Amino acid sequence: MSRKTDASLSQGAERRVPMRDFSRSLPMSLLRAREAVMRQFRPSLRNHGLTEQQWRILRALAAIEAVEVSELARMAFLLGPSLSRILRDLEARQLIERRTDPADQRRGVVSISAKGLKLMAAVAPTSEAIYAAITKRYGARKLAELQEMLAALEQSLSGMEQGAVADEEDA
Amino acid sequence: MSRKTDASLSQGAERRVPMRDFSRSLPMSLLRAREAVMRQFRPSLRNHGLTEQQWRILRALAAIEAVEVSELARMAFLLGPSLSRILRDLEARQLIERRTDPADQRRGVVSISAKGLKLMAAVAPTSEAIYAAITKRYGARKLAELQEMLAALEQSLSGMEQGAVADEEDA
DNA sequence: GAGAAATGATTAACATGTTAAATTATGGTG
DNA sequence: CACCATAATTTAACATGTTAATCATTTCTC
Repeated sequence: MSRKTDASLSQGAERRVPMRDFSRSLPMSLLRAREAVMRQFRPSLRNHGLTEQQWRILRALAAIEAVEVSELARMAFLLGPSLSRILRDLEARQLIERRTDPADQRRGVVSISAKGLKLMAAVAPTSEAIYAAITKRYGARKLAELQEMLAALEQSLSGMEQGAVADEEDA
Repeated sequence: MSRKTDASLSQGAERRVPMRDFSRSLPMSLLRAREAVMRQFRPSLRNHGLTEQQWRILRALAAIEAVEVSELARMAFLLGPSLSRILRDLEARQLIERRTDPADQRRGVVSISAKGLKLMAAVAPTSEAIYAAITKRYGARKLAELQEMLAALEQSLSGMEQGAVADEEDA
């Protein structure tokens, strides 16, 4: 690699670009909080051979008989391409089942399998226990309040069309 | 693909696994809120050829003369492997400069280049304007309160050792 | 001071995020 | 009915997330 061992960096360059304190930006706060939460769940999911996203899909499917792929994407908050790949994998592992809507052959319809339900039943207790521990630590009321504020944030931004602020391209 | 066209799914399987309403889980709330926020910034960053993570690194670097790679990872909240790849790319684009700490040849030291500062100066105004718009929409006070609650959540979870809840492996 | 243990960084391997393009199936229109 | 626009899904291509393994250097220890 091109790594100089001397100290010839651009020392003289004026270094200040006026911006908010980086570590306190909203995206960073949200990212750190989410990571702190997920760190609690990942080990258990991993023990059962599941990723966070795969688990989201199983949970979404457990609540219903069957759903179209697009609707599942919306429920699990995954983009189409990610979902496509994950469904391929989950189907190969026989955790879900898939058919085609006879009325519209473009649509795929997905449901959880008996094996998938069995896996869920194995994971759910630990997962619920972790969630309960988090709730206890943070406070149930405070947690509910946080969720409301997050939902409100989503709402606030839902109508913010992009491009409201001008911006040139780079070419 | 193995997609049955008939309707022979596992209809009889008992479908209920007792769990909280999925869409209201804390990780999902945090994910959605963060995505709603990032959706505002991504187009502008993209116009300048930057990803969210690359922008985080430049912002972290703009505040200081130079930092070690590990410290930069902590500041930008990136894992080592991600940071390694991104630094390789940013260095190739001459947006950053890199040397090796003479006192400890294991440590890499990174700083932003003049070109990197120039790019930041081009992106910052739009970025700040978007942030201001978000703040106005959601409310400055409410935003500050949200950040406090997120920080508190991090704090609450910081001492939660994993494995506090038993969990068997799958083999 | 030679060799083991530890540390900083990178690489490897696989899963997902993100945007664009391609595929296949519907539906409308002349 | 041929044609074209649209829609649902997948594939492609590249960037990052995540864990494990590797590599180089340093530090500890005898």
